[in-house]
Amino acid sequence: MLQISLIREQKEQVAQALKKKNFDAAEIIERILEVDQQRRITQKKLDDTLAESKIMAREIGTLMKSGQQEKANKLREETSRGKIVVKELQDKLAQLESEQESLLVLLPNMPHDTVPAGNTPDDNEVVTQEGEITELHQDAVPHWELATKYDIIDFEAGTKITGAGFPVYKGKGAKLQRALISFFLDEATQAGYTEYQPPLMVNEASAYGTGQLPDKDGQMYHVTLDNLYMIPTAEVPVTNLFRDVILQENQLPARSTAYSACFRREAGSYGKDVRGLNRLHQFDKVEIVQLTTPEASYQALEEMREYVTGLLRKLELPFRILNLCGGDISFASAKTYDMEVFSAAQNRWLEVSSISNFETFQSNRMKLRYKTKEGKTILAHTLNGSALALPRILAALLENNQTEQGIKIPKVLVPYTGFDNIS
RNA sequence: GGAGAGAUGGCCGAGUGGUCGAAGGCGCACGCCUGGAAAGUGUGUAUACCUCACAAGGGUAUCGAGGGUUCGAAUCCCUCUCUCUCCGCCA
Repeated sequence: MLQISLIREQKEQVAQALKKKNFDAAEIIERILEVDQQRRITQKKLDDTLAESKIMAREIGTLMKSGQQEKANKLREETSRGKIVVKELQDKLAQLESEQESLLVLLPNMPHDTVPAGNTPDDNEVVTQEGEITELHQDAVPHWELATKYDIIDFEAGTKITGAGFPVYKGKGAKLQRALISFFLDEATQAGYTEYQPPLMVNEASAYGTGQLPDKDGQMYHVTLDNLYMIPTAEVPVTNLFRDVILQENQLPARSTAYSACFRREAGSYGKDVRGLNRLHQFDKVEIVQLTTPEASYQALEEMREYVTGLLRKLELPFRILNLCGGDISFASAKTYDMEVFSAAQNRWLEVSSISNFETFQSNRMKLRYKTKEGKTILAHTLNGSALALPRILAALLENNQTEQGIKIPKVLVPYTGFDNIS
């Protein structure tokens, strides 16, 4: 959610910036400013009225004590009339506040200057590409066939016990999953991230805090009986740890990491996009989150990108990094890098991480602030990224590393798996 | 799930209708004291919104949340949430 002060002071710049996201904000901004104006007038009126009746109430108290019953009663009548006005103003104020808020949440975050213009994924800027595009032997097959061949993932069993998009990992497949999780968490911890193990369900306030609600509630699994939401990413519980928190500047940057299962309903996809591990309703992911100052946040974004780059190198996967264009960047993000690995048998790039700087877009809604050295309380910047999402990493590992003798496990993982080959 | 107790500022803790944003203590910050430190001592120490120059100053709200009674509520009433204790159930 953008700050109202920003819209008040720089409405032209805001509208201009949002154009990059193909968002025509002019009308909404005008409405927001109108409501804001009304809100402030009403607030002032209410405050003045309350101040008045407060003074009178005190007077009544004094009069009663000194036994001037009649005078007190007279004043009392007067204040009772004021109460109706107060009630009206309070209702009006509440209504204006909620109206302002509901308009404010319609505006997406402003993209950073370095976000390329463009509307479609084709306009994303390829920042770097690294690693050899794997040449596969003739009988190479996509990962879903390898999964069956080596009996390491059972898609059908998952369908039987739950439904499509809930695979069952088995034997070395299961072990490899566990190895990846441990590897990612160890790396993150070494890089200074504090490990958390968060709840997999969150309440409404948390889902709202990171922006899944109100717009995207259809994308989450909702346990209606208890009104809890299955998390679509660990970002939700981890970032919400800091909801309504005021940190000290010396606690920044705060780096957090968490492994979690992630749950996504993701209705409306089909074909090659959802084949095998490409898109699932439940998957595993290690997430990294940073909270930092406005001055440091873009440096933090680069640092996180470097960090994830390091992981992909260690896993010996060919990858590329995209600087997402204005049209492809998410609603809440000011700048996003997507990390994609090349999955050789499918001959396509798979997104395995998305690293974003949200600036104050999340923290404003969450009231996540810090106290500067000068003693001023201001909103922190929040960033997060996957490090990494497992299924597509697994898909690429299986496909790229397949040989006639079996699937080769990257060296860094061997200490975790206890085997260097799946055959 | 049943019974009971409770929720006050960063923490502890007073406050049961009147000037209480809230005593006192601890913690923290700054100053004095000191050769330096401890002790001592002084001052300060919430958040949001409005006014305003995002200053100073001022106003309003906030004592778990929401509603109500009252001229006036941290204090009374109702609803909800959460915490603790005991019992039950249980990995």
